[in-house]
Amino acid sequence: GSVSDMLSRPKPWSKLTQKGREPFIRMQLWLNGELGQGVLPVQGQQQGPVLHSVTSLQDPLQQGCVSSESTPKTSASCSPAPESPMSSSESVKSLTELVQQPCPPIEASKDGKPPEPSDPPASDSQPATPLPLSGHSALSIQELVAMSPELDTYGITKRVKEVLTDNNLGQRLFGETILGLTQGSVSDLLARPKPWHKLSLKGREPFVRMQLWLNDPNNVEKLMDMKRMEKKAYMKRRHSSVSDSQPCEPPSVGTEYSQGASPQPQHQLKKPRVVLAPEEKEALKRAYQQKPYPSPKTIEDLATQLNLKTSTVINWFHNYRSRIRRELFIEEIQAGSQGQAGASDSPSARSGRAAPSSEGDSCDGVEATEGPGSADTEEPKSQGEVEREDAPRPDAATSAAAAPGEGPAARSSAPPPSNSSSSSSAPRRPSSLQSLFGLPEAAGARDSRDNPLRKKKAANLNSIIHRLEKAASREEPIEWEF
DNA sequence: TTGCAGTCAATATC
DNA sequence: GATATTGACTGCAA
Repeated sequence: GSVSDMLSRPKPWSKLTQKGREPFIRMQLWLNGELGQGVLPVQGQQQGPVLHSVTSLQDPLQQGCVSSESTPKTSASCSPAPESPMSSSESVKSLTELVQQPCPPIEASKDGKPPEPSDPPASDSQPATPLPLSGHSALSIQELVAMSPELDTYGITKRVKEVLTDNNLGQRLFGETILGLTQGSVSDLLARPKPWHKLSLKGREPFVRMQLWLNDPNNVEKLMDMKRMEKKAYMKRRHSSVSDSQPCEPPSVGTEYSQGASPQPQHQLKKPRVVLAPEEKEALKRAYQQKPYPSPKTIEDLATQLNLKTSTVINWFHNYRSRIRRELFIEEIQAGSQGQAGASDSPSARSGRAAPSSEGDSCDGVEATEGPGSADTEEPKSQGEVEREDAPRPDAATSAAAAPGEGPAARSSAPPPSNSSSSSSAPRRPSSLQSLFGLPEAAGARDSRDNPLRKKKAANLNSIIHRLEKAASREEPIEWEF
């Protein structure tokens, strides 16, 4: 009965408890041929039976931490063939613990650390030692991710940042060697981690890697080594290029990949990066506040008015929505960590896609009432932009109810944007910009009024109600999970 | 088709 | 030089 139920109505991963996930992990392992059959397909190597495949996954982690784990592990791996549910689950469990615990490592390992992306990060001279691919390939990390328990992404990034800064290690190096990501991505990730339950499998990967790295007793040394080697390689190259009288040779720091080929011809192919002018951004923001999900027509209009490509406008809206959403996440986390727990799973966020429903009403209402002066209006402004636009936000819950809807939305096609209004608001731009991307200042302002969590919850409720109403009016049967 | 997640990589800022 | 920002792109899902 349970099986039938599970097969016909599987819950999304994010809704499952640890225990609830276990059957799916089993299924996945089974699908991979790792359960029930003897041999692990990908990892190949020695390890025969399934159980071993699972336990072998632990190795990279294990080395980083836990001595106590060694017992279960060995015991598990001792029982060769029997891939009884018992043992299998046991290993899954211990794996889980391993990823979870930032335990103080015991002994250095040689290989299995930071599972390395398959690309050769550092330059030519790969150190014979550190990071790279332990025997565990990408699949392994994916399995790890799949089996990983909920990780505290915020905490992880916090610790990573600490370690990096304490040891004067750069994001670029860390990203390229440990995460397989570029500097920009790392920066973004560290500054705005999403809560675990919001992440896709792929999105969780860097966090698992970070956790593994944190667990690695030699993490810092290894990175330092890398740094040294990079420097060496760089110096070497520089010298040789100088003596070669090759004037150009860009100082492509250690990482050879940075400029794969000829820099010259590429220049021509590259299309210049679009940089939106402040007024344009301002106009787009205004448009967004009126309609977070503009119709193609609106987009067209906007593009024409601003003299931008429609694709640029589309991209801008996508990026803006998604970035605002992320701001929201951290706020939730921060609010949650300040006191209440469980905030991270708020429905608003949970409902995923920044509910189109939240659009018009929430932000517009506020924007509409926004007046330049009074303390009342001023505050909602800076905060409002951040919080409200995307998902129904706290204040929106109150103000939006009254003002929302038609007003602004109706006017959407004629975004006050372009010139007139944008210029008038120009002086205020800095603050709104800052608040938009969650700069501390904005947070401060918010704090003064505080109880964000409460507000958010109110907003969530408001959003749910609103969406229900919408759904009702549409007569579309919609399933809601609260 | 549309929206989103995740990323890259150019550019801005510190 | 390191880090932050942000426009664009890819791949996936509904």
